[in-house]
Amino acid sequence: MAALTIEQIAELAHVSIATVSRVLNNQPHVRAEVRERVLAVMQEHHYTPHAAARTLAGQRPKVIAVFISRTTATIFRNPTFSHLLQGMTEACNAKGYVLMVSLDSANRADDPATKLLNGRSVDGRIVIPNTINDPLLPQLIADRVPMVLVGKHPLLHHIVSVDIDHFAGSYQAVHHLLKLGHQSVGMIVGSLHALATHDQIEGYQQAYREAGLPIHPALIATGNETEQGGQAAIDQLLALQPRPTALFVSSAVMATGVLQTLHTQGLRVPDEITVVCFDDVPTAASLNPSMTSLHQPMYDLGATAANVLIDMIEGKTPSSENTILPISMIVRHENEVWGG
Amino acid sequence: MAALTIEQIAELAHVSIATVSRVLNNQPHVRAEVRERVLAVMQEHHYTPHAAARTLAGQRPKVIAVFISRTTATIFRNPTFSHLLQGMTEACNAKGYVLMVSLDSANRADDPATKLLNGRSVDGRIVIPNTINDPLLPQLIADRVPMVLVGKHPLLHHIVSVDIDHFAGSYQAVHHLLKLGHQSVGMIVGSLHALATHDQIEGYQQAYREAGLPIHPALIATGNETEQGGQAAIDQLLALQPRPTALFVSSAVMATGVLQTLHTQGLRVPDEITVVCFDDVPTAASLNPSMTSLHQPMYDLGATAANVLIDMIEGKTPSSENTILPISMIVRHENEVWGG
DNA sequence: GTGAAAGCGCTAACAG
DNA sequence: CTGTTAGCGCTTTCAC
Repeated sequence: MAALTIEQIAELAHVSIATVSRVLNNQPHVRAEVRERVLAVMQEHHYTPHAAARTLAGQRPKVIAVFISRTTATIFRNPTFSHLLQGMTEACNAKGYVLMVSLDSANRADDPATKLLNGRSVDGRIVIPNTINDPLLPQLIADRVPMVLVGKHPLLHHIVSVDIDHFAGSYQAVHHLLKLGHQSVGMIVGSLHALATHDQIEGYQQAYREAGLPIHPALIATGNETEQGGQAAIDQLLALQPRPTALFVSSAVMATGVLQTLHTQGLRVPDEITVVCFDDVPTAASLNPSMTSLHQPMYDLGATAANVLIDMIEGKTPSSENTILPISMIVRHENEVWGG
Repeated sequence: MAALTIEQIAELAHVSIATVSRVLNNQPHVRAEVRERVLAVMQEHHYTPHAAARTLAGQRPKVIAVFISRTTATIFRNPTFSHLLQGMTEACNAKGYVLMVSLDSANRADDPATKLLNGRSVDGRIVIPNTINDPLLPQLIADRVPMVLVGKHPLLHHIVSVDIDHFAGSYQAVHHLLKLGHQSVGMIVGSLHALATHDQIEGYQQAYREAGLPIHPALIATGNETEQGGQAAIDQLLALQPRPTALFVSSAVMATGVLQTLHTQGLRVPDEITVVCFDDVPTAASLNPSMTSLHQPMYDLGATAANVLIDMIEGKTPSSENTILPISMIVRHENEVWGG
């Protein structure tokens, strides 16, 4: 239990604590020989510096917190978060930071987790808001802790953010479907309060406008970003007369539900209905290996968020206030549309 | 940026820092009137004590770290972890602790995350080992930080642990199937190196022994605890002559794969093959609402792990070294076995 | 009931 | 190159 202090290490190595500190922090001005000796003593005794003491003495905690405004259930049902967090974790570790995932049940400012993450114990924050009016947001902004948003917020332009290009992704997908000859392309998106939804709808409309086709609002179905939400949305679209011949589903989780429903109802993809969705939809690969899909670089998004934040923390000016990562479309099935 | 210190609060409230400290820690010996005044000042200025300073001054960080020896991908594909972490999170928060999820990519002792979690920045650890010879284990045990294991380790009896009753769960399920008249019950379990596998196989064998039936080793298939692992295992069992008429799948993720394969191959559950698996298998509910299932109390398991650990941290002797939570079986389909 | 003062373990000037 | 020393913000005796 009796964890050693820097003083005891200093004694054992016959140097002053200042020298130990220098070795600890890889600072110059220590004779190689002495450095070796100190290092040896530290290793022998499994010395680990006291994190709180370092922080108090003015060093950074080297901890980055990520706030995900969703319930644990949501997070764990959504493979998207897996890649996102993986990217963040690895980017942080590469730069000597540690990622602390705040799984606080409620994510309110007065929760112990959120509070603790306040007490200067964290260098910066990555925030993944759920909706544009996420109550956590103003609270987090109020503290002057460096922070980056994952997702472009329509009102918070001054906050550094990273996002993927939802507009372009949506545009590409719908443009692709229209070019195949589809006249009536259905779209399934998340809630109107979600950050990305607006851009995604814009992309859809832009593609339609360019094609000179009229836009039918009923073809755009919104829902909760869950499998059930996707199923509710596809039910809506399938009830339409005539029903859309193609579909763009802008959320991976929703797409899972959609594909399940299509499968249950015996609607063959892409023979009877063409679908473009994301490459990380678990069932998509097994069901339709040849489906055209959109690649969302979630790993990169996470890594970028972390790197941008670390740059801010370390005083390097970030390259830009709002980083947008491209979504690429992998065209796999060039089926022309069948009979009108 | 200029976060206030206890000294400034003291000045503003016209008291000494000792008094502020007393108020901060809900200690007695402060006049109600004074307490009010201090509290008011703290609120007005959104004062948050400096976590590192408190820790350094001898107070507990109130942080619990959870080490999950799996890749992020695994964790996020497994709904089991969702409930487990939720239980931990809420139990921790209820007692004023914060759960820090270590998503370190490698989970090796020299990773920054693991290192940081060493520096007395954590009060205790919850460890979810992957295999019995998990390399992280000895390292974690070497530091004398309070820790509890999730899962019963065959060799580490002296380490406090919590687990669910894999033996009884397995026994119940197989016993149930045998009582229905099945002679040949297949079993699908995780890797032989996984903590629970041994007990699960024991339960299976016990049920068989009690029924006076011979045990065919080929009926027990192991695999990776993934959907693919489940599918590989069921392929193995289905290739048997004669093939088993009933199945117990002792892992929720594997069961997802198994049910998919059965569905693909057109084998009706339970008409053509009876299956007992867990109630948190996502596809199970939709596919077969009437299926007999096993309830693993993962939320409780997580909460128990956290509570036991907190008791240790706070010096209360834990009720027992090894807590075992019961698994309950929900019998929904009493189908007798059809023709032999 | 309240305050003064001594650390907690470390970093960062400042001397030498 | 190396050591001395003054804090960092808070808790905790110990006096009053």
